[in-house]
Amino acid sequence: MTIKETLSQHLQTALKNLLGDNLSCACKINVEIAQDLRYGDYQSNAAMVLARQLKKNPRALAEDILQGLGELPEAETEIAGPGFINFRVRPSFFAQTLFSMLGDPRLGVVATSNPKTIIIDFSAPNVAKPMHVGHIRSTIIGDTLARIARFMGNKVITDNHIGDWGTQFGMILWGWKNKLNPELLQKDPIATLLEVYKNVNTLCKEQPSVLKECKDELVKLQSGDSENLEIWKQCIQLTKVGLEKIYKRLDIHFDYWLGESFYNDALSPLVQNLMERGIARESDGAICVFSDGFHDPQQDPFLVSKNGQWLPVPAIIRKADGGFLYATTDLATLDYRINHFHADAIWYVVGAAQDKHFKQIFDIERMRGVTGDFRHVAFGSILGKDRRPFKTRDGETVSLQDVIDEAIERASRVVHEKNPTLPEEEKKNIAQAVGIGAIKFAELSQNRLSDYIFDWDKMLALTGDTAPYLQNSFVRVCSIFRKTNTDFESIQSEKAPILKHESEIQLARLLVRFAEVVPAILDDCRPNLLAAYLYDLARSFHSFYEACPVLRSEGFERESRLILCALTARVLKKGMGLLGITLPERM
RNA sequence: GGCCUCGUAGUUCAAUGGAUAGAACGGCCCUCUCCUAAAGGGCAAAUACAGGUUCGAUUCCUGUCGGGGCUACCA
Repeated sequence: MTIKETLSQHLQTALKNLLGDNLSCACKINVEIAQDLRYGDYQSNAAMVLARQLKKNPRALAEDILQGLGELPEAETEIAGPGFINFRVRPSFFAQTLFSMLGDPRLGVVATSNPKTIIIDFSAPNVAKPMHVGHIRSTIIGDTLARIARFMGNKVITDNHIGDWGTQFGMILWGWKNKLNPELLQKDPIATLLEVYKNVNTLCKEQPSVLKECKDELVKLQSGDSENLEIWKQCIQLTKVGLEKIYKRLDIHFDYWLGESFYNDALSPLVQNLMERGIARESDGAICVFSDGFHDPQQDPFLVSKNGQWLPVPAIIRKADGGFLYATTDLATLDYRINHFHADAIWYVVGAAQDKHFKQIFDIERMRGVTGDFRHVAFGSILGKDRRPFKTRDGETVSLQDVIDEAIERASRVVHEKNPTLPEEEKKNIAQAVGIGAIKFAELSQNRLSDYIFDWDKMLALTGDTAPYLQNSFVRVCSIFRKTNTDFESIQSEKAPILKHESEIQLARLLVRFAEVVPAILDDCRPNLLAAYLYDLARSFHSFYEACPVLRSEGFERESRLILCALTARVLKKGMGLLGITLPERM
């Protein structure tokens, strides 16, 4: 049980004794982490909430509750402000909690009592196009959520739903046959395919005849022409190899790569089925799903208001020309995930601009009677300095590859400057961990819904609220253990540490909080809670490190401090691992 | 036009309806004979505007202004 739960239980008991059956309103009452140490470690607004409902004076009610609580072994209590009940946890109880963390490989984090099968759909780049900065958010957030959900005891399946089917293949096929340089293709397949695509795209705008030929190539592909299918497969293969290189550098793994094309055969029957069930119908030649007024118009993703009138804006699942769309594939994909993987939950890590699309998809599933924990884990856009969607000066986007290279390059320069004597191989590894860590942490420390301004210096910063700051705190702990000839994993103790110095208590306060922070992340899919927590922890550790010598202290004080160090190292390692960030032992 | 979303120090970002709104960068002061100074300790600096609900509002509601997105055959 976490400290929060312990205190909460005390409070519930006291309230029950005080109010008896009159406690129906108590469901909203809880104990929260106090936002300011002046008010103790935890606080409850129980008295203020109840006072309103019982029409009593909040402070007087708080007095009664305090009476009922009596003297707690875990914390001192007091009433403050308009009627807050504040809990100041006793150092001895922090120490006791640390002691139990020391013997727990999960560091106090209790796995969920209700494990689910969760499919996480993220990254999803297109074939024949390199990943650009825009893919950073989905890729990194999705990976972190997968790691956290797994740690919480769920069965997690990661699926890279790549864009391997679509109208762009008409141009790629034509280009492959007419404009391809095989040598360049060998060297850098994805970049070459992109170049081909762009050339053909421009050509099509100038010469309508080329556009026509591209469309013909697409039709041939869709009708199963063996030559075009072969080229298409090669494109996918080449793209996958290129993508895998980047994922490997980022330490990101997918259980499946079920792209759009995987669902081709399911699309036609799906549309058929939706029509038979009366969920979809024909409109202007296209097959569409309308909500038919099931909803409040304000909330209805199938309606849009024009000049004060609500007009239907359906989800189109088959075009007038017979082609299928994004929505069709997504419905088929959702079916497959439910039927084949028996998913309880499907989380889509996709930009906020597609909010309406997912509302429609989820609503259609509801109309079909399919239920589950379906979430659109949306994130904001990456903007340029002008607050417009991000592009470089010449209108290109920045490739993810370039961002990674630049990050490692910058980190490498700092490693050489700070620690020139390390072996070359180790310097290389450190630069890799620091550079990629910086990118990931910059992404994960922000609220995913906020737009952010792309800035090389900010994304790749190596000081301040960044991955290297956290990595450095780990390096400092490791350095201590190197000198004791032990390691932080094996430290155990016969008894609880003793905490005296304020910075020891502060460090303990944060260490025990790990068990409270991790389970809360998945409520709203907000990894930035973990990033913020880890930064606070690292900060406390640095303060502690400056204020409390470990190796030069003696007796049980030394042992207590070593316990604090060991737990800091373990929490950092586990926590940063959940964010997908590597911690070097020296830097 | 309508709908969604955002607006917080000079800048970039935080803040489950809680108390004196946190950080980082930049600026100005300190601290390495001491476990890695990629560090620590200080100072100055912000909730777009106007109402409302509430014991209490950056957070919820309404309106105004401003940015971004979406608004039937792209994904």
